[in-house]
Amino acid sequence: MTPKDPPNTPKAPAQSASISIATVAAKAGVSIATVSRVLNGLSSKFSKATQTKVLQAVDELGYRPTVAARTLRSGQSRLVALLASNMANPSMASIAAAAEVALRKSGYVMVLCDTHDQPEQQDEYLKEMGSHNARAVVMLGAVDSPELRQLAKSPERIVFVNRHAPVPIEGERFVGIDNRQAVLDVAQWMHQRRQSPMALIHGDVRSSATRERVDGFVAACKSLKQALPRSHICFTPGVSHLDIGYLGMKQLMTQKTPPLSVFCTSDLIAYGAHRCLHELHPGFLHLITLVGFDHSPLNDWIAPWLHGIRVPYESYGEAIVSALDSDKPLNLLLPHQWVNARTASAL
Amino acid sequence: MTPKDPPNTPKAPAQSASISIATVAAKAGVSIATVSRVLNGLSSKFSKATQTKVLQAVDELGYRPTVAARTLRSGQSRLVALLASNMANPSMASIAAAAEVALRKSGYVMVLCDTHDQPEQQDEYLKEMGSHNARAVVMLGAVDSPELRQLAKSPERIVFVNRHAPVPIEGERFVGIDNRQAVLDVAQWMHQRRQSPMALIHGDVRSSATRERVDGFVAACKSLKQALPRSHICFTPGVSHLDIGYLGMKQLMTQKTPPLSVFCTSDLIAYGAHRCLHELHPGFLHLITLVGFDHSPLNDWIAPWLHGIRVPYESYGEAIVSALDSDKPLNLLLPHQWVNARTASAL
DNA sequence: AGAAATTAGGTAATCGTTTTCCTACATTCT
DNA sequence: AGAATGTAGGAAAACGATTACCTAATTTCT
Repeated sequence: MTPKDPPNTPKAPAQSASISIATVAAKAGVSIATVSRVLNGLSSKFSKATQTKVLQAVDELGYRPTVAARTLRSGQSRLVALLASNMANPSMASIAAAAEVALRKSGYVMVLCDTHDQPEQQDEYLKEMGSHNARAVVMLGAVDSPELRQLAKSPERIVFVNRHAPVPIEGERFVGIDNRQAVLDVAQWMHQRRQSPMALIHGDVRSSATRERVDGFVAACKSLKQALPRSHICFTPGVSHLDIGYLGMKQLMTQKTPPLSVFCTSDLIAYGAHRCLHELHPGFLHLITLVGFDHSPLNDWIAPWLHGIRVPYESYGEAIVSALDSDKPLNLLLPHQWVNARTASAL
Repeated sequence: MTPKDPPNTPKAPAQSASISIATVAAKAGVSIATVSRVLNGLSSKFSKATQTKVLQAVDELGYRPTVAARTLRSGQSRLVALLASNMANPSMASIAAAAEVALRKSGYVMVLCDTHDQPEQQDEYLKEMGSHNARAVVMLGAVDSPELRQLAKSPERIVFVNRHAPVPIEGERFVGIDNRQAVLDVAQWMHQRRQSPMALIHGDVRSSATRERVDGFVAACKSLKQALPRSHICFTPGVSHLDIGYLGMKQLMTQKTPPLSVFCTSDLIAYGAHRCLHELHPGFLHLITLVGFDHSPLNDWIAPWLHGIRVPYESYGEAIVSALDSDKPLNLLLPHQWVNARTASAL
């Protein structure tokens, strides 16, 4: 059969020459169709004996189906794209890492795309994923764009994470947390500690998550009869979260009554705020309570002075996969948690 | 031609029904082959006029080639897999982010894979990428494994980043920094500041990068006639870098002569060391100089007390792409930089 | 026992490209 | 002028799977 087979190739799955389903079929003594059926579990289409033969041939040859052929024929690939609006944000990286593990476990392959929050880039990626027949896209901070609206007609192929769809989509699959409840927890905690006056530094409210946090926090303060004057609500457009925090805090410290506790809608903002105090008002460092939002595991190590809401990023992976596999609309809110700072003072 | 075309579809690239190269060919009044040739720039195979016709048809129809078909036929895809040993490490996340941007710019699509430093997972991913006809894999912390050895026969399809191939590969493409020189810089800086005794906390030396840093630092100390006793070199196997730092520093503080400056082979280790001092020996916080390695942009904000070597992660992306496109072996060493802590004391 | 239904598996069409042959015409060389 | 070369483009064969359709042989139903 194989005249020039090198002698010392006892059982190594060589794969040298392209080994296709036809090779397997020949080796197992069945037709190509049968091999395909066995591999795809189309039972009641083959006998137990055939199955064994085929599986053994597959095993011995180390055969793996060519993805391109399968995709071409079936019109469906196992690719899932994660479109993140900003990979420099550690919380996005956490989600990406968690998603990768969970997706892989379910047999998907994750493509990572950084849209930099720009509609054009997002569209470019959405088109690219279309021509890849991607199973779905996971939008980690979606912005409005033509392709997204187009794709929204198949809501089962999109999962929105943290930030809701920029334009209402019926049948939306969503994974996130209960921002309203979380900021209520924050406000209540601050209220109990009687650390007035309070302040708020927030990010761009074009993100639904930020909007929920801001609105929720303002509403919570009102219902607690806790003063939160307009001058104590800061946002600087057009810069990174770190800068937003820094500039926000700087601005707050110019007020006649500087706040004693500051809620930042993200950890990065809190880092920035802390840095500002550190550089410009070191005396206030242990007087002002900073509350963040995210609480990445790293916080315990490098920002132990930070209180805040812990978002369970590690469980986002599984959640995303269930949203993906769900055949009906889904609004998956994962449990958040209040976390106290590990050190008493803002050292 | 199109009898039931909805009236209000003036120029929208509908894409509704599957629009293939045949559609374009028909619209342009040429054969399928010609369209393909125009799209792939096989010039001297078509006239300028034909090109215009085809391109216009492509544009009007919003046509994009089906990736699966192209891959199947040509046996080459534009997929590039980034196999990272640990995505929880912020420096890996930085590289991944930079790689994604650069790869995309060159028309590649990046698949992200977290191997968790385990050979089995790495092999699983390598096999998977094989069946995807991936253009290449970028190994961000490779471990030895059968599939890797197999793939090493095509060195042009692997790029090793930071950590060299676990087994020598002729024709290796490598992207990293000059660890030897970097740690020499560190040792000299420490030496000049006369902050003896010195100490070293390092990670697992199975990583070539860590090995180079450890060996280089020890050698540099020796050549500077700077004492670095065995008891001042710490490593705790089997835990995260953060824990390595914490435990290492804890151990160092039990010595009769605790060090005054400590070199940590990664920022995470330095974070851990700092945390240990913070919790157990706060009085020493401003006495002991900590030197890290990586210097992520976040350091300026949340670890301004940390000196160290700045690795130019943002330029890794371009470097990886050139390594990928290089037709000969490559050892690309990017310029590192010494960075002083932004705050005088280890506050 | 004969009809109907189920099981097992083969044949061949199909997915949308790329690419190898061809052919036909126009140019340049001898 | 005839041969050689180059240019432009069409027809059709791959690439490697999935799956609709078909045929036999078995089992189950009436």
